[in-house]
Amino acid sequence: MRKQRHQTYTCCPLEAALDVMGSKWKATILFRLLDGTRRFNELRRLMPNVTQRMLTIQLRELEADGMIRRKVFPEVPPKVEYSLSELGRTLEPLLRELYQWGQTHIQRRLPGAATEPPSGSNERDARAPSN
Amino acid sequence: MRKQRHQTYTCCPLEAALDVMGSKWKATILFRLLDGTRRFNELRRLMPNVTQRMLTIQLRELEADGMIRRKVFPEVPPKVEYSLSELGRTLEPLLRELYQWGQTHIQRRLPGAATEPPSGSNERDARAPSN
DNA sequence: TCATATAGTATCAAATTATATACTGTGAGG
DNA sequence: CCTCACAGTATATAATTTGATACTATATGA
Repeated sequence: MRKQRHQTYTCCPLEAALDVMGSKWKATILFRLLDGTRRFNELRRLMPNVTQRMLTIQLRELEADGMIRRKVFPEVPPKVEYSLSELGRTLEPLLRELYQWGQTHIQRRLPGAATEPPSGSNERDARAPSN
Repeated sequence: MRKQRHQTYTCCPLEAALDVMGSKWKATILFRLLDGTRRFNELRRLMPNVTQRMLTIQLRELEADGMIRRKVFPEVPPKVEYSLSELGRTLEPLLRELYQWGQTHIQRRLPGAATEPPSGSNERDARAPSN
């Protein structure tokens, strides 16, 4: 089942990291799980743009990589809870910084997205931190 | 030419960030440029696994996103220098943390992998590569 | 009986990303 | 003349990722 995602990053840990959370939905999933345990359809409702199939796949990969835990309750109707693993937790600061960077530096609010610019609404050269 | 990469991340800045540096080669390119200006073929030699075409494409996208600067010298043979832009610079801490995270948490050193571990190389147990 | 909710699979199609290979034009070196 | 290096293009193909749609089983509720 596993594609050989983990073959490519012979060169650098950077890719190892991105390999684990850099795909289209994984970062978002992990981000959502920062808030706590979620059931499958809860996640689905939180991320309306991801298809069921994609969500399943991404969750399985995250699980296989030890980033999240999947707990199945032998009930009917089925109940499955997803939560961050210890390892997944270690990504928290990184995820938040990534989020922050996106907010600070790529302030392009699309029609529906209402994220008010912090202060000096200068789209391009918002160089606040660490420079 | 531009695909609509920037359409998807209506939902969150996280994806905006990853959109700009989360692809297979971009992070590595940016990482390489942290050291300073590089010429095209220099980058190519630094990243033997990326094809010329891919390198070109990724560099152009990074340029279009304002992450790097491309300086063409009207000489022959041609000379083109790539360097981080101001915006690209702002990713530096993030890139280093990402790198660090990969090192700390995904310590699977494959046979050929030698990317000068900076200093405190944390010799944890590497989970056996299960592929 | 029928629909609903759960957490998925199964298929197929489309889009995206990556690779291989050959080619460009110029100047230098042999 | 032939070849190399430079910084790419062009073309075709392969691999991977994503999406759309339909389907599964079971309990509950109307």
